[in-house]
Amino acid sequence: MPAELPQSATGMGCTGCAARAVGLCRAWLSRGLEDSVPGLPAITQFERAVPARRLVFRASECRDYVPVICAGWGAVVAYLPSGQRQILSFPLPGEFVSPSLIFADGPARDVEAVTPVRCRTFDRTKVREQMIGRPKFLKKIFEDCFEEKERLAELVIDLGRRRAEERVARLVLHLMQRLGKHDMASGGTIDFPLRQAHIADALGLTPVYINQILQNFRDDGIFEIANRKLRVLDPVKLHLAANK
Amino acid sequence: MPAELPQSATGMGCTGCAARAVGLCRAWLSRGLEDSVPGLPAITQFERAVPARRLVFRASECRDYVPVICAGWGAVVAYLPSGQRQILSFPLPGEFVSPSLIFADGPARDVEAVTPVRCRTFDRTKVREQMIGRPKFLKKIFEDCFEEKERLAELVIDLGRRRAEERVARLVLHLMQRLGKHDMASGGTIDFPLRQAHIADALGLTPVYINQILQNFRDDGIFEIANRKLRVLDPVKLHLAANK
DNA sequence: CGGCCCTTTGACGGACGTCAAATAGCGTGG
DNA sequence: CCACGCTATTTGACGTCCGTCAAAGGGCCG
Repeated sequence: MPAELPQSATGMGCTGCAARAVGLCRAWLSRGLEDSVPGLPAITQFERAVPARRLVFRASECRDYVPVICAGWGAVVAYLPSGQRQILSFPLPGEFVSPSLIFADGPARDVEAVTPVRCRTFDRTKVREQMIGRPKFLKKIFEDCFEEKERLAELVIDLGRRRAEERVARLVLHLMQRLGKHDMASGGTIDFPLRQAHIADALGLTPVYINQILQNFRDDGIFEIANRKLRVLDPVKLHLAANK
Repeated sequence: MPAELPQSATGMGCTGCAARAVGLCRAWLSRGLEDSVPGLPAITQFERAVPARRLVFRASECRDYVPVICAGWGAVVAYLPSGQRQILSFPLPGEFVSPSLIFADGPARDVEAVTPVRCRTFDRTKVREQMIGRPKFLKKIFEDCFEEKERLAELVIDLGRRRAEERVARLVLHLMQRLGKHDMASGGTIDFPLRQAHIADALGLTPVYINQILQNFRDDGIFEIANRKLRVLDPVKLHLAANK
């Protein structure tokens, strides 16, 4: 059977969606916002299901809509004419693919499915309207935009000035931290659906070299990846390897 | 004599500042905004002059203030424990160092002076207040925030997936385009105060290698740098080298 | 004239890429 | 249930882009 998708919403609303418990959807719908409305935000499309390795959103589609990942992992990608791929970020369940798209009219980017993905698009104008009366949600959005930019800056520093092993260690820590925020990390083990090629394309390296690095990390008792799970064996050593 | 600073404002206001003609300051003060106010925005500090190679803003200083470059070139930098430097962007005259700092309470970054720099800080709260009644200026700010993020994304792609020569060519084109917007590019020649070490640290390379690349470009009749000026010899070849 | 950056040059080294082929998983179909 | 195809992982030999090290000029300013 194909890799399972988390329980899908049955209607066209978000009722029953697992992503309500995490990320921005949680902030939107419930998290301690005395100014939150009980109803659902304006939804413009049915939820879509996309199998792994396929395109979730096309850059040109996002002119008037704000894309959201409801379940599964995505990858924001850029392709060069040569066919090379650079991954810019991994949107996780409950997250806007790119929070700045709420404000921007600029060009967006393609998004691919790492795992099977359920996704939605919201009407940008309506999202903006909904923000107006809800300062705390607006603040959360701003924070997320800033975080998106900061993550890119960190990635620039990684690609510009850090060795391959350090980059890998930092990516792992970054993902664990984000999954932790989303209540998706338990103990030292996380779901880790990324292929070695994803890691390579996110870090400006090649799959072959990533493979060697992952083996080094396993041999050194730092972490290991098996069966789409990542298990941290020695958190201290991992932080050391990441210079963090 | 030291490299000259453009005409400085004499009082504590922006009256007479050359940067009024360019960039965000222009948008703020005059550019076709029927909702612009004739007065000056709220200024919290006298203009400061900083000699080349010194720190213009410290990351920790920017908690409540929004830094602006009035004259000269800056460099937003990050240092690793090893002492390695990565340059994230080059703020130009009339630009906010980082437009997103208007909204963000997050951590900022150090800014160094590439040339001698005149700079100012604005009170963040007052800048926000001023935006409220001026939708066009607000829109411009959002656009700049988006552009800031997009430039970082482009840099990630450069550092991750492009060869050194391509990176250099793209940096040159990027700077020419931005200087053009600011009316600071005339013909195929621009002021180019960057040292080879700046280019290296912006592109994740080393000064020695940058030196070799610049010579290749000169020998190939693409562009040349001399006396802090960059002269494009063959725009077509330059675009070709940049894959743009 | 002296000091400080910056640029330039050359020899050498290493991190990471490329190529190729074997192996392992995993889902599909007979 | 095995066969098949596809994709992902693994391994080894080899190559190259770019870094490191070191030293010798330049330009600018005091």
